Amino acid sequence: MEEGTLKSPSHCDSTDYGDSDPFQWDTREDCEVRQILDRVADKWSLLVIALLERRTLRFTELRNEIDGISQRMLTVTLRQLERDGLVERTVYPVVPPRVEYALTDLGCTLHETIKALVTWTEKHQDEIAAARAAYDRRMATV
Amino acid sequence: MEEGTLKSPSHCDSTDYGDSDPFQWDTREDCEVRQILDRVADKWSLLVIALLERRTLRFTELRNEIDGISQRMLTVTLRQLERDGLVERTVYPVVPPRVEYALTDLGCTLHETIKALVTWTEKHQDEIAAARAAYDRRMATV
DNA sequence: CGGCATCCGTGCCGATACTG
DNA sequence: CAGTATCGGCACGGATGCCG
Repeated sequence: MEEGTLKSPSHCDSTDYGDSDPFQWDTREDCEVRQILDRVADKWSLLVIALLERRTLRFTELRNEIDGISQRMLTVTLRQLERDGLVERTVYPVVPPRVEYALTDLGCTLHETIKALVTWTEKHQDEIAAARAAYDRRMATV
Repeated sequence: MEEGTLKSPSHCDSTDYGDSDPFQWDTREDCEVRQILDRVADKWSLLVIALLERRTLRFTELRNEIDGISQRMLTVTLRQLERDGLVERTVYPVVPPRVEYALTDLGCTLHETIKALVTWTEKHQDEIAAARAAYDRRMATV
């Protein structure tokens, strides 16, 4: 799953990056990458994509799975993801209505990346908790 | 406060998510992973971490690099990242003041993941743009 | 230069009611 | 069941002013 990610051997403090820097990117607000990142990095989007990877889900199933999301936000999030071509919406013309959501192929590729993010979070949550505790202690002693 | 967060009785704290279900995680709001994800997925945090990977930067350098960020939000973002142990803040007692920000080791590991996210976005931005155009066209015809 | 405090507008988001 | 429509609170974030 983890495609041999480009390791950072020592370039954390390296200042010698050329124009070929794989991470030299446009930071302007109107940059399309930033627009998409804002969408992708959305908290609800992350959760929806994560859940849909496991299997196709109906609207209420998603709402029940995601604690704290309102019907409105789930609808909005799903519409955005559908518009971006990450999620496919299928309506079955039955009574009562049945609507299923599934990841598209594009959504599946994104899920690989998101999974890495979640995995990182799970792996390092203890370090972050410790860092927060240490920080709060430092601030308190002042 | 800093006491170990209430662990979920079920599967949340299980680090063995790799085999049977690679993406079965706790979606409850009080789940620590979700809290951290919200922070990590923040749009400004992403940009700051991305820029700091290249080299250490001063406050104003960051502000100039990140188009559209206000001084307030840069300060808030940097404080959060510092508190989470992802960014290190160094103050040089000179006049005028000089403050430098750098990624910690933990921050470097996160950057690997973020880079994957940005790379994905760059790689698929055309597909997303096409999907959006198609979606908008469908909606317009109705 | 690199903050922090304060004020205040905007828009996000939840709650509610209604439809097919 | 799966939405849309509408309203309103409040938190997020911008602008400004002051300080070490």
